[in-house]
Amino acid sequence: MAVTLKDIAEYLNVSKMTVSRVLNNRPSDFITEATRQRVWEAARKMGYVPNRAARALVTGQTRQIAFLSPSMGSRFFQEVAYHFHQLLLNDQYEMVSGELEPQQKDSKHSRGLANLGLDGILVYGGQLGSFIPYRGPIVNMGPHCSETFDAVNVDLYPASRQAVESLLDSGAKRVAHVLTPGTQQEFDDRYRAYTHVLRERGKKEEYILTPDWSRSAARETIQTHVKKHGCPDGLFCANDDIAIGTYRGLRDMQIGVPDQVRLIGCDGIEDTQYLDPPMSTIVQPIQEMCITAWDFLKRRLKKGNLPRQTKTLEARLVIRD
Amino acid sequence: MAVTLKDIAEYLNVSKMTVSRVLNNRPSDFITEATRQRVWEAARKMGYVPNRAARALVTGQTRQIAFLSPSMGSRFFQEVAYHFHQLLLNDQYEMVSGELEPQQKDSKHSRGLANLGLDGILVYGGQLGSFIPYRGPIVNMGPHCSETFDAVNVDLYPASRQAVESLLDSGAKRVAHVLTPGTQQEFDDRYRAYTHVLRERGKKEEYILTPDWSRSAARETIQTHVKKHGCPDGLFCANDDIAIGTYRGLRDMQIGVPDQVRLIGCDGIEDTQYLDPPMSTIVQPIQEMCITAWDFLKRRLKKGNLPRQTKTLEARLVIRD
DNA sequence: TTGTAAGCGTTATCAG
DNA sequence: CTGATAACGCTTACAA
Repeated sequence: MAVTLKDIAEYLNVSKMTVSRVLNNRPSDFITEATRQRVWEAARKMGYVPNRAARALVTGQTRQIAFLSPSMGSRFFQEVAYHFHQLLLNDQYEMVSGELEPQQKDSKHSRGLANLGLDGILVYGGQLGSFIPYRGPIVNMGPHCSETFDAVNVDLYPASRQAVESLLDSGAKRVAHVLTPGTQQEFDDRYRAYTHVLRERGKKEEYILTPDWSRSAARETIQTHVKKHGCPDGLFCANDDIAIGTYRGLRDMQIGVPDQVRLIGCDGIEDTQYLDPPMSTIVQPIQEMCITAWDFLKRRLKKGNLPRQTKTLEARLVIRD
Repeated sequence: MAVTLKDIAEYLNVSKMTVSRVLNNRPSDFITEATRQRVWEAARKMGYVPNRAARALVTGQTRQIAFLSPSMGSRFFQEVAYHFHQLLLNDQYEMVSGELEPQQKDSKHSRGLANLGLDGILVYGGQLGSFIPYRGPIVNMGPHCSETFDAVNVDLYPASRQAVESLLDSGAKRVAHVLTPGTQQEFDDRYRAYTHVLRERGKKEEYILTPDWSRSAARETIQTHVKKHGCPDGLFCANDDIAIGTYRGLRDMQIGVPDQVRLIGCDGIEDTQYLDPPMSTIVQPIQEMCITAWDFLKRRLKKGNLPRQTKTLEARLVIRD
């Protein structure tokens, strides 16, 4: 069916190797200009496309990198994925996307990974790396990264403290934390910062739990909560999707944001800038994180026995209202 | 380095084939329960992972599907990608994402495609299929699909007409169309509908052109336009990202939406529901489109010489303010 | 029920 | 500068 090196070779009465050499165009291979021309011409005319599987089999490289995150439905991870996509394409790599939750060790999603022919993995989500059945290079990103892999940490603690303090300082009497309960709550920078600040100031903690990370869930949850317990005047949300859902839920009830309730999100997704008024949030250095992570991975791809590479980036609070 | 079938075979004193048979677990292969156990056990213990390249080389299948769109930075395409991602994973396929613009025939992005070892391609963007240097099955989606490939068309014309008519009917005297100029403007349902309705009603057309599809560009463009030419009281935007950027630009100038300017977008991305007030838009049947497209592709994967499959879906106007 | 042999399309290696 | 040959790890087809 498809045209192979052999086809071209036979057509031109040369060996497969000659064709391979011309097409791969390496500086170390010397070919007569005449045959070079003939081969290129024939390849073009016959519509030759290299077979990646065959190449991968012999070289051991696929030029594919996976980007894994807890959920590709989250706007934040989509933005991260987009940045990686650009970076990878620039270096002639392809991106394969996947989801991976700690609970789903044996789910379809992570099971697929075992089969993956990948040159490396970029994974967002602290400690998530440990669940990947993969022996190649892995770079972990996010808060509280794995301690075995290369890692680009993002420290959300200082900005989270500032966020909560800012709510209190601007006069809020009742500041709640809206979050989706997870397994590693006690390690979560945002959760810890919220708890610490409230205790330090002798305030009562108030947690509003959404069933999942979706906007719609947050929208419903806040309304139920307000009906039952009245409305806090400051809300620190665990991420921007939750913040946006909460915002909408409050507006559904004719509650003014930010005049009656001040709201702060986390992650810094583009959407926060386009709300009216723009939403305050903790902006993660997405671009820097992606560039660094890809850099780490590329280095390790070149030289496997490098010492562990790590870097910690700071997120910053951006107040917009 | 990695464990192969041969390693397991030698360890157990059986042939590679026996191991392969056990691991592939096909109903047509009969294996003694004893050896089956031994093989599974050894494979698990030795950490066997099948080499996809080798398998792909012999079977001719990679179990990878590409999703291509004009821009992975657009929220709409990210939503489409997300839906496909779920569908593909469910069927044990992986998704590779790529961008493809008609102008960039020879860019890095599309060049990469020529090398792709893919079982099939899902591509959003009318006529975009024609630019893909790929011989395998392709399903095209969106308005004005290719006429050679399987296609899931989305008809935006009726809803676009309704949108423009709704703006005029609600009293707008000056309705403009905000868009990014492209090559196929005259085939664009939204553009055509806008033009037709305005001419029919004897109104003057007004086009506001953004330099690209980003929100930030729309935000700046609308402000410049309003300063120069005053403000229309109705805006039909070519997509939701542009609508959202425009919304923000108007709010920057203290212009009320929807009281001073009514705004209608297109695509139906999630964000439109979370603005205040929620934004009117033309909702595309994303999920149905994805399911249908993947269905078409799966069918063709099974049987290559099927007659051309097509379906046309309707978008619907959703007025929210 | 299990084994043997061949080959998928490339690239690496060494010889000419 | 070019060619022959042997892998790479797996599956298909056929034999035992």
